[in-house]
Amino acid sequence: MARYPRVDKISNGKKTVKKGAWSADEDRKLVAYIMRYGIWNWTHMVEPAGLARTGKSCRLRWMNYLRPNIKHGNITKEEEEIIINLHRVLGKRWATIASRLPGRTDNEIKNYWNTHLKKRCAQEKLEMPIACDVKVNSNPNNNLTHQNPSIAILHPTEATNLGSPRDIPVLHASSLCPSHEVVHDDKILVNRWHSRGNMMGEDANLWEQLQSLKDFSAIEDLEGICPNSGSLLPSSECMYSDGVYFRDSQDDFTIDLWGNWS
DNA sequence: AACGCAAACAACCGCACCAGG
DNA sequence: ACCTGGTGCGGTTGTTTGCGT
Repeated sequence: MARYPRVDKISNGKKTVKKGAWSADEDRKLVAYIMRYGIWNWTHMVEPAGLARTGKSCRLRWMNYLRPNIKHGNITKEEEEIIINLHRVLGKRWATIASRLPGRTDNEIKNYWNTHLKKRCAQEKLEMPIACDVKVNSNPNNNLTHQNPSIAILHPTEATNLGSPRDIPVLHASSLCPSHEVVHDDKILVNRWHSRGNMMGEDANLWEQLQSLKDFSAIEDLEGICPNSGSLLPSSECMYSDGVYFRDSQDDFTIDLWGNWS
């Protein structure tokens, strides 16, 4: 499985840097050093630790394997579901996904996705149409109608007249982002807003979801919103999966499913 | 038993971001 | 304002193992 026997040595001109699989002795040295002195500088701690590795390599080994509380072993069914759900929304943000799974590393999740889940999800996507209940309101005369659970998408012509983000009702604010919400299994998923007006990562995933919906009638409006309204909102990062969390980079506010600010 | 292919996954690489000088 | 070094992240590679033929 792993690259155990390849222990070649490559000279970088100054000193010999070891690459390839880590030996038990190297692991022991790294752990012992960190336990004693802590992590202060990956590049400079290599030599006193007695390792012939790059700082980067040491960091990777520590983060992915030696760090305390790392879970080794099979990904559980529950973890698998979390990965799939978060990937659906977040895309390939492995580090963010890993942060929701205590003891798992981004590398592990990435590998697991690539080897186990990617094909499976692609297959399931082909076989099963998305069955979430999504309604879209793009009527310019009815722009603030939001019935939970549903999607409210503001018409672009309304977007510029709403003033500061604080004045905008939460669910519309996120629609304005310019972004979109998808209600799935009674949860509202909100993607982060596009600063570049194009679809990337999780945005592309949601975009695909939206496109596959039978009753999605306002896709062109959504498209129209994207490039325009970035200036209306603060730099924001939305969190997902168990409700709507809307994070303002300046004030750090949160909004629950019912639109309450806190 | 031998071979070939695919799966698994640790490790490497390149890039982007950020802080400090 | 620019440069440099450190760090983190996502993509990719390299090697072993398992399984089918």
